[in-house]
Amino acid sequence: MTLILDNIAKIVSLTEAEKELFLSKIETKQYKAKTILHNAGEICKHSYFVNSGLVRSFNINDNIVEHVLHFACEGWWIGDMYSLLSQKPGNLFIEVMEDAEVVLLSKENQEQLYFEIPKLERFFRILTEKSLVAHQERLMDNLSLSAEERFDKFCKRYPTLIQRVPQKQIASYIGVTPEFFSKMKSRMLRK
Amino acid sequence: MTLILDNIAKIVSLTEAEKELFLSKIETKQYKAKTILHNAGEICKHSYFVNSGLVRSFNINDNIVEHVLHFACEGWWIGDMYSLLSQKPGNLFIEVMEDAEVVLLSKENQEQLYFEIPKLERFFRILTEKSLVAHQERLMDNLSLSAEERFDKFCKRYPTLIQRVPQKQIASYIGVTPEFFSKMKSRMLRK
DNA sequence: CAACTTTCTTAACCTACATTAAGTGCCAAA
DNA sequence: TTTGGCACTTAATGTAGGTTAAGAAAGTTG
Repeated sequence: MTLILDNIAKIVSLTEAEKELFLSKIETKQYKAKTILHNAGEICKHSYFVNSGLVRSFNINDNIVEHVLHFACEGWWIGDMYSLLSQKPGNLFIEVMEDAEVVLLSKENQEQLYFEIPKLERFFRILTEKSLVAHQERLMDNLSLSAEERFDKFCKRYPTLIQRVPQKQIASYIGVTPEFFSKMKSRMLRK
Repeated sequence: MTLILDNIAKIVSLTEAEKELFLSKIETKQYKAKTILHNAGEICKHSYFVNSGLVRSFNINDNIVEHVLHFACEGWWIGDMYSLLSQKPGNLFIEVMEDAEVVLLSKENQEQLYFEIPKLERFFRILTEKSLVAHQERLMDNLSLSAEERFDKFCKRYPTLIQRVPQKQIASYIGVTPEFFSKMKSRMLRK
């Protein structure tokens, strides 16, 4: 349970009292693999922090094709930012991939915490900034790199995920079909 | 000069004293078209807010191809978030496309303001959240939509830019070559 | 205004990746 | 033990979009 406090401590330092208050606002739950934490079309009420296990967010376009936006394993946050912030129905699904322990922080509690502990507003500002930078880089990579180069980057950035995530999901994350990914992988191995 | 205060007022409300303090921390400059505000390889010192004119950020990959990350016209913020936050050399260029009046906010002043006016930390948190949501959507669009659909979305989202931005830059923004864009456009007109 | 540069277009040809389809191997439920 | 589902592979064929090259428009500068 200290994982989330450690995560915060990397960016801002809370007093014991503040830690207590923060802990009183969150909720920890266990989920089996394949549980859907949030459905497209619904309004997202929580931010999720992964204590253990593996979670992903993805959308499904008209052609019934899934596209993975994000993987989150131990120590990562995940959610449907659009829906959470706008309180409108989003188009992301959030699904547990491996049995997981997840911390839930409701939108109301999160906003209360901004008032009660301004340092947490700083924490989430910085978290969001880092996420934005990562998304900008991924966007530029999608515009300028080949599938092979995007896969290389993925391997370097998320070495632990490669063993854990089914390769069709990695294919989806980097933006190719599972068939092409398979072919590409064997082509890369041959070198 | 009230444009930037209006921009802030849409999200948080400042007292007159706070407005004064904020204004004392920024600097307004005029730039001619084609001026480079920030070079790839350098450390970014400022956030930029566009009062008038038009500014873009882009990178250049190994093959000497430009990719536009962002356009900013009146009332928009622009910068190299990666370089600004990490204080390391980035790989974005920021260039004035039409003669512009730009507000500069240095990183130091921005961070001072977070302490002096916590509401501004809230303002930038929310600004960053909105930007993140927009980037997530653009990323998913790049993964799942055709060039034609991406162009449609661009037209709906930035109707005023279409007249102002050379079409090769729009092509770059949506991720196709100028030649293909030209072909696609005439194909779309024929319908 | 001419001379130059940059943007846009057109067209022939090329390739990275998608689609469709069939087949393999694995493992979990019945 | 079978059966069915799911992840992965292979291969033939299709296509969105890239590349190259050349000329036409349009904008910029002296």
